Amino acid sequence: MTVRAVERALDILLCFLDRKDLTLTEISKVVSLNKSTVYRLLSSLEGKGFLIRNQETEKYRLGFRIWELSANLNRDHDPSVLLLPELVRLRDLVGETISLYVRDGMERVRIQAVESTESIRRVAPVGIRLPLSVGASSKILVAYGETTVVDQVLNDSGWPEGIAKPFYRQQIAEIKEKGFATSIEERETGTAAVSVPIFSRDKQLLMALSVSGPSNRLTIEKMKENLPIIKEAAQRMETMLP
Amino acid sequence: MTVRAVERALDILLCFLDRKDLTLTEISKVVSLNKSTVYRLLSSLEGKGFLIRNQETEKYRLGFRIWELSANLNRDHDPSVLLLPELVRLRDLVGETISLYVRDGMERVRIQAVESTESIRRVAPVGIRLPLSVGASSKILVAYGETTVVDQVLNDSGWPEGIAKPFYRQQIAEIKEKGFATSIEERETGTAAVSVPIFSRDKQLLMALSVSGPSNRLTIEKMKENLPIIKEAAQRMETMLP
DNA sequence: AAACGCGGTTTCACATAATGAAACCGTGGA
DNA sequence: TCCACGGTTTCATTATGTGAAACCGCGTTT
Repeated sequence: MTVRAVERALDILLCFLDRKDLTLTEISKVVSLNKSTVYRLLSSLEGKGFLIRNQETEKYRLGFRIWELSANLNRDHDPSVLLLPELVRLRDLVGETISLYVRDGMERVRIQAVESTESIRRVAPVGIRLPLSVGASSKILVAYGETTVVDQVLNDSGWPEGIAKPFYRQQIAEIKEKGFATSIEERETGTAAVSVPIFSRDKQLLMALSVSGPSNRLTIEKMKENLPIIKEAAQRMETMLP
Repeated sequence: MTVRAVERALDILLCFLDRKDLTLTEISKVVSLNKSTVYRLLSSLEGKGFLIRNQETEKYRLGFRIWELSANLNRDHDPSVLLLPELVRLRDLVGETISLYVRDGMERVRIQAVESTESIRRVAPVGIRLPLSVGASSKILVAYGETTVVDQVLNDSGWPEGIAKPFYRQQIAEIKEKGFATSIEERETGTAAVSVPIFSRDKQLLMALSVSGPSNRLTIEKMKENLPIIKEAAQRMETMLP
């Protein structure tokens, strides 16, 4: 009813969801296929421009056709457009700034934001890149990302010295269990945040939904009070994505 | 050496480079394959999230996985990032505003801009959508797009009444022959522009490179004087893309 | 210098997956 | 009621896709 070879090739493309460069052998292990099979599938993907191969490093990465295709669907499928009404609805309910973050390597990127109805000092612009080591949404992106992300973050050269790594690991485990993360003045003095994950239909982490505000207003009590509303909004957003 | 079924499936994906919604029968014709073959290939693409099918209209469109993959490569492959240095270099050479446009249906979208070093009145922001019926870059996107685009533009409900269709067809044919398009005060009073195409490695039109400025400064003579520089910059940009 | 290990590439025999023709089904129009 | 069309399923056929094995090049170890 379907075509097995095609599904194998697509599985290869999906290896690149959160990794930029992969060798033939790495791909072979990820998709559990014979390396000669993978070799031929890669040749087909490369020939049509969906992957490119770096001649020197022999690593593959996503090709230009992916961008070209995405340029066509961006307006209709971009979560920062699709989810905006729900972000506004949530902002009106909780009164603070609402943001969406995705992970890109060892950074998180703010892809959408709706600002608080209350007075605020300053909001970082959409498109900003922040380290993955601090902040509530960073913790969500680490906790629910691939299991290797924790180690990568801890080994990253940008790891802040004031945070004990074993403590961090424990935090991440607890966050995964609780389903949300908080931060109080971790990234910026006087600022607090609470964040929850947003998943795809096949339970892969897509992004982090974050509510942030001044720490004198967004207290732990206020976060707990609003947590059900935030989690419900995240679930609604999951249904709004294709 | 490669896998035929995979290449067929990728050909199906490439049907969506400039069309949003397609039926099984349309796809079958475009890729010249048996409809039962196409049916199974579509099932595989849909199953992995690369295409979605509208239950009511029975049309297929690109799925969420394309966006997810592109989110990974956007920073490294997005032309509006990659080509920025060359846009700045060209701006410094010709002194006027430089823009990149892509076609999206019956509109063109400005995906990048570097503003003039001279005084200017106002520049439309990146992301703006303009009709495909007027402007130099519109003509480039029509002339070098798929052959059906001319008819689509002419049949579009937004066609301006003051432009004779046979004259427009002749203009488009001439532009394709000359390799550039000009416009003087077509979209906005007092503004002129010259535009050239940027192609992919396999000679598909990717986008239009445009130089624009006030019509008293950017005269026909000035355009012709700068045309070799603009064409050379477009060729350099083609080599800067993956 | 020789042997070894590893990643990438090619070969080849084999089994089955992919294919396309034909039939079927549902729907809308004449 | 009949017909045309698009989508879906069936089935016989064979060409394709596969994986084991071998080969190649390169760097490392002995």
